[in-house]
Amino acid sequence: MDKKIYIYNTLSLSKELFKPIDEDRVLMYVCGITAYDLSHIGHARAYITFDIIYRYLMRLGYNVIYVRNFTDIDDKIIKKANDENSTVEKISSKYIGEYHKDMDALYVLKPAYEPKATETISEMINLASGLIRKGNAYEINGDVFFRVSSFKGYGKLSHKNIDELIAGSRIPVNEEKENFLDFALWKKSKEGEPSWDSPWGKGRPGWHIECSAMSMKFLGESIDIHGGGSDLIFPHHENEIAQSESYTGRNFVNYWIHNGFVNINSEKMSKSLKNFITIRDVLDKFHPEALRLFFMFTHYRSFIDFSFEGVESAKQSLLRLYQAVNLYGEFKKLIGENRITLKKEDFSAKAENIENYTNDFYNSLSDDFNTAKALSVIFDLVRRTNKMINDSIAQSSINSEDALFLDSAAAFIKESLTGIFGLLNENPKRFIESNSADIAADGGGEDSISGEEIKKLIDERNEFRKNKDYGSADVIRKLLLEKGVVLEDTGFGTTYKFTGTKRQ
RNA sequence: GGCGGCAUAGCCAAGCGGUAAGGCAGAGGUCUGCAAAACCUCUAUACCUCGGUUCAAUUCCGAGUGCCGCCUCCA
Repeated sequence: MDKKIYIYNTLSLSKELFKPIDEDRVLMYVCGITAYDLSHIGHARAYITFDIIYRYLMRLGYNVIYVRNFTDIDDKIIKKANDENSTVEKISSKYIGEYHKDMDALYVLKPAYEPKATETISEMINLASGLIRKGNAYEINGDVFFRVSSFKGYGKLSHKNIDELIAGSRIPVNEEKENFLDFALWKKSKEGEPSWDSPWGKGRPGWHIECSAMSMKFLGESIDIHGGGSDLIFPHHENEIAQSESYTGRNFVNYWIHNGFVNINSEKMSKSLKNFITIRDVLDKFHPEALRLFFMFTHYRSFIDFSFEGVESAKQSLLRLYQAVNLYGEFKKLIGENRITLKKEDFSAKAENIENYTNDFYNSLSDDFNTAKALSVIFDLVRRTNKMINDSIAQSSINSEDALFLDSAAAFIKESLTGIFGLLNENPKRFIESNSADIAADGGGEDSISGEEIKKLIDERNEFRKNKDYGSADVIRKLLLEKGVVLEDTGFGTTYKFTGTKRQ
């Protein structure tokens, strides 16, 4: 497999050939959540994006060391703890637990390390002390600030000019700081706040310092990939670069990857706008894989407009994928029962080559993780295999080349969708049964008739059908439909479902 | 005010110098006693507008219009 991949680097605003520091190893750090509330779909997009990047790099054979942190000490957590008469520790551990539940539900793989800021305090103090020693930071009454003017690369990630930032500033300048751009590495604690001893008295860490400390602790001074939502570019990541590179004198990160935002009605989702949707809100109504697929249909760097209709559309697509896997299973069964004969001597003039598809698929993902394009390759393949299978069922035979192609196609679809995209984790039959398209209709439903009654009527109807008394059979079909029950005659017997909106 | 992004069929969305992937929805068909489900086929004289460069532009350049984001905590 060709390992040559291109990644869009926020630092250069262009795609670059990816070259890890160590040939076979990738050091990756992704900014995690501040644990003070349920995670929203913006978090879901970010962590699903990096989950796919993680899975794909591993698929290419890299040993990926993935670190994703938790911010468990911060103003918002303190406020929540005060509001709820609780403690910072209780609040943060509660929401870290909820976050893990969400990530597990979404099939997001666990990183190798999930450090918490509060477990890295001494490393942060060391960093801040070192920066003061080097003249990159200064202390004022127990607060420690980073001196932005001491780092000449400031603004290289967000492509901002320091002078313009100052000129455009509408932020009231903190009188204590030398410069309004200077940011806190360490904050003096107020009464009743959690605090740690430091050379500057009791206090707690500033936000930006934690990621530098945790990244260095687990991955070293220079790493390959650092990622997060595009809102983190400034000031968070810009500040991380400033403090890390000032401290080590080395390049902090080679590739900066940022995912686009989730919007609601074309506007940024945010708490102040009250257009906030949690991961739970979506999983109440849809299968987690539908959400994953919804995100994958759009390139990770574009903003994405969230809507339940969009997830519904993705769910239908997901169903198509499951149907294809199921159809292949049925086909193999027919082969096993000799109901389709394998014609060994037959060779088709233009045998399909699975590599045409796999190459397109890998090339798409290697071009800045273009999941939308890679998916189109999968759907093309699905159409091709569906047709091949249906044709062979119709003819009760298949030539050995096509059969071989089907086997490799099925294996490829399964391994790429499950292994790289984190889809098709369910048993196909069960998924299809519980997700069949709903019939929109008013009235009826589970309250109007019992399962026993329905089964009795189905038996009666099938008796009529056996005797070819279709008129009476249809009377029962109609009767049940009025009660909101739809009958479906399948090869395995008659099944039923309720009309109205069923939620999966 | 400064910086940046986006504008492709009914909807979503790839592509980005050589004449428009894919998904959803819709329409036809196969199958079925009828139906449903499934599957197959079809569905953009051309990619916001106006100029320019080019043999050739949706794709590059310029101007304009519209939407959005960052410059403050935020995935």
